[in-house]
Amino acid sequence: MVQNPTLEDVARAAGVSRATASRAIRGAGKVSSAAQELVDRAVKDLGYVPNSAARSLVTRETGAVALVVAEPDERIFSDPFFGAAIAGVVEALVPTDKQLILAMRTRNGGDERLERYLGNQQVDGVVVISHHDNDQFLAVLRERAVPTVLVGRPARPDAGMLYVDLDNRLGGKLAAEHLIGQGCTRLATITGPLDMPAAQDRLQGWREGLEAAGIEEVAMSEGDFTPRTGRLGAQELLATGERIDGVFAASDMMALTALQEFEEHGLRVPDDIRVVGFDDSAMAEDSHPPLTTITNPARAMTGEATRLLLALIKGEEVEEPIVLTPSVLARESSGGAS
Amino acid sequence: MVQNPTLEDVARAAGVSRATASRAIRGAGKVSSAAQELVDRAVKDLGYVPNSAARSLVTRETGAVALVVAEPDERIFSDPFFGAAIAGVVEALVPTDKQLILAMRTRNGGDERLERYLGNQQVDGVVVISHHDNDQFLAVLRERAVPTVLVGRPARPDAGMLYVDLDNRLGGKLAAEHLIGQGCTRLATITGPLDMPAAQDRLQGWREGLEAAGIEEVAMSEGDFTPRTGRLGAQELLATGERIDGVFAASDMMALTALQEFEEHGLRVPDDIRVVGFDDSAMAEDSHPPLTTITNPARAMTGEATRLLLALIKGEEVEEPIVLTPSVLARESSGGAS
DNA sequence: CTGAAAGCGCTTACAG
DNA sequence: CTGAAAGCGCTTACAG
Repeated sequence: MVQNPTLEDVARAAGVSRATASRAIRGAGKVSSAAQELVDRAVKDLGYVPNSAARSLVTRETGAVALVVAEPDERIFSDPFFGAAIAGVVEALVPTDKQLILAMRTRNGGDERLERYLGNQQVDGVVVISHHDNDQFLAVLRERAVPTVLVGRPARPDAGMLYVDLDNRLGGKLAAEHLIGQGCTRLATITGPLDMPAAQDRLQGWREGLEAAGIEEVAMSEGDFTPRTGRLGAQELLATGERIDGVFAASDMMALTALQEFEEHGLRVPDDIRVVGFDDSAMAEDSHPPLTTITNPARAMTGEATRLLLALIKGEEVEEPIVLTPSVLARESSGGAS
Repeated sequence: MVQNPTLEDVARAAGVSRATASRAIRGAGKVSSAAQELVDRAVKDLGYVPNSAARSLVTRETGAVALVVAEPDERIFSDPFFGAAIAGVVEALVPTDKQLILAMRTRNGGDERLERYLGNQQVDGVVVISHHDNDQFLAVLRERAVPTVLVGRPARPDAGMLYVDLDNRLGGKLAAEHLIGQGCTRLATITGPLDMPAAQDRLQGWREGLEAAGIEEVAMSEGDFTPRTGRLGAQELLATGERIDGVFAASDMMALTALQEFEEHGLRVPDDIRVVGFDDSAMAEDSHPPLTTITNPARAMTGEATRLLLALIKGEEVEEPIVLTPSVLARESSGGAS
């Protein structure tokens, strides 16, 4: 095995032409079962694997799909949401024979290189985890007609791109309704970064929920989904001096540190103050008290996005965005568990 | 821009041959500055990007490096260590023009496909995050002479592969020494999964630390690095009925839930029981009380591993494994902070 | 169902 | 320093 065997070798070993060998290998029909068998055996004997560069050169397909993390900050990698997102893509790609290329935006305007790369048929399609406003970036993909699916709605709807999203607005609303249902009347929230659609939508839904119940928001603090801003947010809420008996934090990471901060200040959760998070993360389940949270199926979303992309690549017409529905996981932190 | 421009187009626009255009584009010297300028302008005007499949076909280089997560369980994606690991690879690849291919082992014996893929020059090299015993897998890479660097020492040393690791044994020892230095004498540990070298090494170092101080281990519980087993481990330790005044958990995720469990049982941290984690995760810093932890520079490690791999690919001889040194980050959970 | 032949877009000796 | 030419390993009309 000094040299990797080529199609030529397989054809010779099987006693057929390269064309027939190629057809047999690709399962492209029109091959007698005798020839098929011969080729199969030769492939096996030789341990043949097609050279994907050569194939790619003629088919114009790369056999690769990119997951673009449209976020220059590498801290995103410590976000459990992100890990689940990757898992979803990986999983959806398993039956496909396509490889996953992970690309990130870089801080120093290195976007050009990424744009060139993606725009130049180096991948068959791309899934973008779109966190912020980055229309220039998406514009390139659209202009070059690169099959693209977004996870999370784009910041500007006119982008006209296919996306998969969670109904974050409903999620926020559910959080409000749940807390109100638990008897809370003095409500506050710690939001995500408000330049992100997901954070905006959760806040909007939350406020709609309050409004529907005729309740006024006592206070709000803007965070960035990280543990640190959960703690800071809690401090900010406490510093208002207002009485607060229910808090919705737009991520579990924030909810968890906020919860600790409240307890540190002598408030009992859920007796004095009820807390609801967002994401259904592993930490939420194992915290003390266990954290009530809104489901955010990152994995299912990116899985769906990837399947959509695959359909797009095949040329199937898919027009409708997919919007998944969140639900409340009631646990002790909101007094919601049995 | 109906069609992507080819080298042919560039050559024609610049009024030179394809060979010269190719040399100019690759910066392969031996090009007059006049020709260079002409080609540069043509490339720019046409928005030319080389077709990597064509290039790859002749150079035998793919321009891609694979990060293999040798772990069939997708829960690994929720481990912050893993996110940092990805960030390290991404970062090291930025100046390289190489793409990152993320590959995972799958549960249902799909390893063959991955092995075939990696063994067949579809990537220039691979970084393996090696968590468990999986020698068959590594064997294929070695047999096929695929440039490979492991993150974490291999389970069997005879694998003879290059690796980057943390001195986990020292890490465990530091944890022991730190707790003993804080006056603890009744010590217990919650370990990682003991089929993993990292967990084995931490435990070994921990016990060496105890031994050196003439202290006997009061109890031990085997976990798997996840929050759930931290809580369970704490319960197990408490259930022994032994008095315990210091606990080393081999991951922050476990330490954090263990800490909560202790407090839930009326023990004050650090007054009654001191806790040390491992990983230097974001949650550790923001927990209450802040968690003392052992540094585990996942990002630096995978960055180093990637740079090693790059050198290997270039044919530079690199023989020595790299072993990074951990340190103690003393915080309040062990009474170690000011 | 099968094979001979062209061609995908590049790089690289080889002459000059 | 430059160009003509061969060739990387495949797929795909086109005939038969």
